[in-house]
Formats: sequence, structure tokens, C-alpha cells
Amino acid sequence: MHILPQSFYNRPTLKVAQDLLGCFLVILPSGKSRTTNAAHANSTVRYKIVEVEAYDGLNDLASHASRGRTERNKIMFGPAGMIYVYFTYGMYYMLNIVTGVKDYPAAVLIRAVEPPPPLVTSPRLRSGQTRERGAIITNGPGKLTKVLGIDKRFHGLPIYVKRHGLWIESGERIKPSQIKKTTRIGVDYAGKYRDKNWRFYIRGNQFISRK
DNA sequence: CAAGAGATCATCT
DNA sequence: GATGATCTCTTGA
Repeated sequence: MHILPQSFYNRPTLKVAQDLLGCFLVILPSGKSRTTNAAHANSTVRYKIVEVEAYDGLNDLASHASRGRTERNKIMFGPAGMIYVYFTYGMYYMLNIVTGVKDYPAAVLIRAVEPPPPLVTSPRLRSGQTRERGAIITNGPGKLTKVLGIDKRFHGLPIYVKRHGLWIESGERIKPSQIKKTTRIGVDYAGKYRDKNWRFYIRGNQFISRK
């Protein structure tokens, strides 16, 4: 398991998106856990990426970039490997990674992750929590950022270094036959781009947001 | 089970 | 002033 370098993201978005499946989103939970077990204070939590969407170029009517460069989306036009977090619907943060060469606006939205197995030694530790009242809580872009505590503080930071407490590591290679390619969620307004099969998920995985 | 509404506010026009 | 890369809850068949 090694951290994915910037060069991984500096490739065509559709490829990066699919290659991210099976990789691990790793977070170093930050400071606010004074009350939790001190023995785990410095531990990381590894979530397997199981569902993503690609937003590809200026022409993609579903992409923020389609209406040109703005204060919010300008990071999509920059170099690859930067974290793009935006706030939507008045209550959710969306986690994206900028992809592709500089000046080509593109990004991958992380839509669902699979939590690590519950910690046997400390089953009540929050970082090992995978469900709430029986429901999966990392199967949706707005839900997973809430669980991981990802907000605007991460916007604009590189995901290819560990320094900021959030990075991605390589994982198991997912065979192409195991990758489902289908339409993106919530982009009915996007004209012909509505029908692009730019949402990818691991076939049969129980932690995806939708089939 | 599916469809519809409401929450709630930063960003864009 | 309108909307959205969402989610949860309610309604009704």
C-alpha cells in the first residue's frame, strides 16, 4: 500500500475515476476526540473507495466547469491532485479530486466508501463505526463527508501528501469486468451529458449509494 | 416500494 | 432571486 502520487491524477479523468475504485481514502482524524481512547489518538482510518463519478471538461454540462471559471470552481482548472470541496443544498460538503492536465477542468467526485471492519478490541470507538441505527452512513457523497468530518478546511489542499491528514493509498486492483459503468446522479439538467456513463462502482459491493 | 416535499445557504445570474 | 454533483422523511398505492 503506497500513497498515490500526483502523477496518478494527472491523467484522463475517466481513467483516474475507475482506477480509484478499490483504493483507500485514508484520514487522520483531527483533534476533537479528547474524550476517546488516547491509545488511538494518532491512528488513521482507511475507507475503501467503492463509487465515484467523473466530471470531464468544459463541455460537460453536468460539471461546474461548464459555465466557465468562477471563484468556486477555479481549482478544477489547476494542476491535478488538489482537493475540491464545495458546499451544496445548504448542508452538504462534496469531496472531489482534481484530475487531468493543468488548464483542463476535471475532477472525480467520491460518492461512497466502505468503512474498515469494526475494531474488535474497541468496538465503540467512533472511528470504527460503520452504521447508525442499522443504516450505512458512508454511502453517499454528502453522508461520507459528514462521517469523515470533511469540510472547506480541506479545499485546495493536495491529496498526494500525508501532511494534511487526508490522502489516498493504492489498494486491490479491480478488474474491468467488476466495474459497473452507469449514469451520474442528480444531473438531469445536463442535456446529452445526462446520459454519459461516468459513474463507476464496484459490482456487488454493499456500500454503494445506488445501483 | 415509489414519488414528492422540505431542509437550508453558498454560489451564480 | 433561483438553484443545486443531497438526504431524509412522509404519503399513498
